[in-house]
Amino acid sequence: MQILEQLVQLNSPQQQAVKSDRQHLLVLAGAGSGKTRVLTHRIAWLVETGLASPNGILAVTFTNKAAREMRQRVEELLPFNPRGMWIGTFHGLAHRLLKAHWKALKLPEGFQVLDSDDQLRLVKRVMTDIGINDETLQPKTAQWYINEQKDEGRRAAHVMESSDPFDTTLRKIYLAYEQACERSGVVDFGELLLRAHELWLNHPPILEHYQQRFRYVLVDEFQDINTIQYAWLRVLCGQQSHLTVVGDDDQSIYGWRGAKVENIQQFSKDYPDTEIIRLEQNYRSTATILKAANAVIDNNSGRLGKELWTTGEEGDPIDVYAAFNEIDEARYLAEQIEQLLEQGENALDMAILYRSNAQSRVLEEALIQARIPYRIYGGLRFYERQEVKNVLAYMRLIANRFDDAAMERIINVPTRAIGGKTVETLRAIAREQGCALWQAAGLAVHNKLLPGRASNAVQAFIELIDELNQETAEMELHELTQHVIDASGLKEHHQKEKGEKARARLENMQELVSATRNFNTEQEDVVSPLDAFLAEVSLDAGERQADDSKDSVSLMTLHSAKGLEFPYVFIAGMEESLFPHKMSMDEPTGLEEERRLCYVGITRAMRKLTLSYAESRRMFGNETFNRPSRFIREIPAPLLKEIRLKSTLGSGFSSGGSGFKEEVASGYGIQLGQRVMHPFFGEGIVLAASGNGANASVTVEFESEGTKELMLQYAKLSALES
DNA sequence: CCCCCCTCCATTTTT
DNA sequence: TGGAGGGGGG
Repeated sequence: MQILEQLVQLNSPQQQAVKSDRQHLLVLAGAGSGKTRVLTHRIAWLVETGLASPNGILAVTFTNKAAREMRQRVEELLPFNPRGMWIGTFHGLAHRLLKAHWKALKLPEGFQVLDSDDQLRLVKRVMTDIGINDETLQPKTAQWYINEQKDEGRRAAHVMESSDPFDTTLRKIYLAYEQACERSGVVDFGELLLRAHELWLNHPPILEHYQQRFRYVLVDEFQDINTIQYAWLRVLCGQQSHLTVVGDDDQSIYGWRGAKVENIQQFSKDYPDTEIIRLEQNYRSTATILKAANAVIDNNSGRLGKELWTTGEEGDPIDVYAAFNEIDEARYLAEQIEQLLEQGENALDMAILYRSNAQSRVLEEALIQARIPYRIYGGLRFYERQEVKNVLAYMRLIANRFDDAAMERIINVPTRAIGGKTVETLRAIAREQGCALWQAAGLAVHNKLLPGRASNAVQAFIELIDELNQETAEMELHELTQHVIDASGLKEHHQKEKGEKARARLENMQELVSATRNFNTEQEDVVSPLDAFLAEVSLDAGERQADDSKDSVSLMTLHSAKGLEFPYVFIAGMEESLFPHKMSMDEPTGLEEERRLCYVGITRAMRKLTLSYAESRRMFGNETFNRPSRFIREIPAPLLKEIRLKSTLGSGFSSGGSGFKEEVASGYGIQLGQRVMHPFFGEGIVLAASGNGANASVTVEFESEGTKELMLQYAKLSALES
């Protein structure tokens, strides 16, 4: 068997995991320990030994990219092309289920998926509809709340009544939003999961069918799974199925968006027969880098426990550069990269990682100046671009006339004299009648509820969409797309604009046509290619990276670096308040997640890791002085090599504190970095200053009270000897 | 209806 | 500091 030859290349715990016949298997896979390898080999093993038919396998991942990779690698391992395996994301699989069982779920057959941008628009609209225009409650907050509830498996009706007026309002919005989605026949991301779960709970025969079918269920990145996803898995697997989960509690960095690391611990409680296998041998990094990673993560509590090791070499020490400010930091990194390039290294092997996107600007400037090609991960994705979304909105409206989000988006794009006033009238009608905007528009025209000009414009819009629908009925998907672009006026609209941006917009619309041309409509269970394409687009917004194909250095946040590896990794901005970020460092759970993020960052490096921090950094226009990140201090000193320019003042991270000697505001006797005493808050250290004269204020980090901003004029601060 | 100016705000991101 | 969104003016 082909798979047996492959298995020889795996180490012993990896083989054990691949071949385990225990019903419940938990693989704790450290960074770079061959996690995906184990998962794909296990699937191939199950299929080739006949333990499972491809039909009986369901594998779940978190991202589309991971799903594609998994499928491809499994196919490469097998001597034949397996058919019938379900490999996909939670949302993708849920969508597939809803498509198959729309009737049982009382969904319209051609229901559409709402992405977060559309969702926010709908939330905004719902809020105006039910008359909530409280400035203290932003639509974003309401959207966050709705998603949080759905992630926890709660519908509006299930949310507990609360005496808190804020909660009551949010609940009201959630309820109205649910109704709006229902009217429009749209489903958001959380709804996909919620409905898929309800499908199991409310339709035992359907559940039984899938339970019979999927005897082997495998889950990747288990530490990122949220409540509803775990619940869905548990019901599906019931008493009979084999469930393999692979994850790393130390790499859980998405707690803030609902992921529950606790599920890893919960798993072996829920299934007491669970076999736990640890993958600790690392094939990626030098021993030095692994020691640093182990030392940092060791500061977290409640870990399941793992220690990475390697048979490889010690490698270079970790460089720590103490920059004077963020510009100096960027300059140094560019210089180091330049040197590596001169030594013949490839730019593709290098990455600069940072905590927040705002840091990228200074880095970019330095790279441009040094003429180093780079690419930034994290911009807009293809299907998120305005011009592309506009075309898609026309297509969505053709597919489903009740899609309010789509209609709102394009009713006046390009401008056709349907202004805010008119749209508001249509909304009011829709609200009164409890119908979709489309029907409201029809009513308004028919019953002459609008002023003449507006009425004509609305009627023209209705006719436009109906015409587009008729004209494209027999067309191939890509012809339809092209026709929509030409006939909707979008093409003309963007042609009239001038500048580089407008040209890019036109190109992107053409790119969309190419995408539809290449779209595979030959898949199983495709009823309408248009519906299928729209669903695919909502569920996978495309690559995040810039299209530049030259060899270039990668710039990205630590979060986006998860799952990647580079021989040379630079982590910039290793400062308290930035990393760990000040928004997360007060709570132990927040701080521990930051630490895991640091662990993720360190373990991206294969050959050489460089950390840098700036003693002074301009943030939001203010000069701030942060101490070097505690994470640097958590790395054993012998692993580090401190680099510091002769001209730089200060005593370095090892002894804490730096030599700031700038008078903040004359007359107060307060300097940056100075220890001060406050009558209520006690002792603290001055971190930043802003304003002058009567407006002068300082940011002080107190030992017990955290960080506070104080007006010098009022705060009774006294300077202490340091 | 569009454009400009002012104000406000400021992790991390997938589906 | 800079980007986004809202409001007001042309």
